[in-house]
Amino acid sequence: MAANSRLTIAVHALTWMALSERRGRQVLTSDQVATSVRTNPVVIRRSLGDLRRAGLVTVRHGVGAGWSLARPPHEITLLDVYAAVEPEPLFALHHSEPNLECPVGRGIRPALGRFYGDAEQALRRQLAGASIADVLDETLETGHQ
Amino acid sequence: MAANSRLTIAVHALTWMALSERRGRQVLTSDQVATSVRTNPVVIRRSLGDLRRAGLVTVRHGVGAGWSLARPPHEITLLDVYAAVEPEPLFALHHSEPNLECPVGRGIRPALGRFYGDAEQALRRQLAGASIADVLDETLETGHQ
DNA sequence: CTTGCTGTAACAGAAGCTGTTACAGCAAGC
DNA sequence: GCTTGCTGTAACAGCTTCTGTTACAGCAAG
Repeated sequence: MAANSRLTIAVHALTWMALSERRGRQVLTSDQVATSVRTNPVVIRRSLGDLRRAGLVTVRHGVGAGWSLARPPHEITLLDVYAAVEPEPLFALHHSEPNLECPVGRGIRPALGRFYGDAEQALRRQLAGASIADVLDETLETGHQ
Repeated sequence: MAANSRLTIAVHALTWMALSERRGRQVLTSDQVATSVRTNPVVIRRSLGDLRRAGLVTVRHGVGAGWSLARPPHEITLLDVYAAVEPEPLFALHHSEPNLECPVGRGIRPALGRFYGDAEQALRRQLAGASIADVLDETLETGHQ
């Protein structure tokens, strides 16, 4: 359990919402999503809260409350989801500042920052190439067997 | 401290070793590396141990012991280092298996595995394009100011 | 045999994630 | 207006990981 599964939870929720929408049910409660993901409703509400703040889903309060997609599934990319639930950079620099009397210690942080930025950018470009609609199609193809 | 700094520690160590080598000192102790990184020598030994298992550095025991690069710096890519110190996949799937009675729960794991694999591949391709020699050059350029 | 470093175990403190309980807030509809 | 059902969020426990640290056995050069 080294890596975290936040992206997985969020994508699962959105994919399930996309399928429900296709079937005519526009609004899902956190309880219904939690049943599919098999976790606690609060975990889902936390995740959908991130997605709401990013403008990917909308929420209705009161009786008949629940969540809906804010955009059609093919307009929600995995990068949108990643950016919404993973605010931290992929690689961390040193916890404590390295020795500035060493030439390497002096220059390595900005240098690494640039290499890390390029690497993360490559990841983001790839994530931007797939949408929730793609995940749903691929999921149904596998699940039908 | 969400992300971990293992890649940073390892690259810093290798970069410092590359500079020392260029200056004629072939062997460095974990204590000397730790002074530049400003951490405990055991942390360095753990990191260099990973790199040794991956064949990127060699170690000498006994009196006059220490570490050396196993290859010239331009032949050690950031992907080599990443692979050596980060065995875990970038994104985790669900902790507990999702609900298999739901079409999404049934197919989403293999589907996500494929999308995650593609994303990680993009990251690795980018990391493979830079070497320790590149990091050293960039570091010295910044540090000279 | 001395010496200096590696290799590794063991442990503490801090932090993050997941899962859970609890409860206030909100709005639709009777 | 009141009931009802859901959201939003705080608080907490258990688990895991990471960093930093101490301690000590093992190894090889001289």
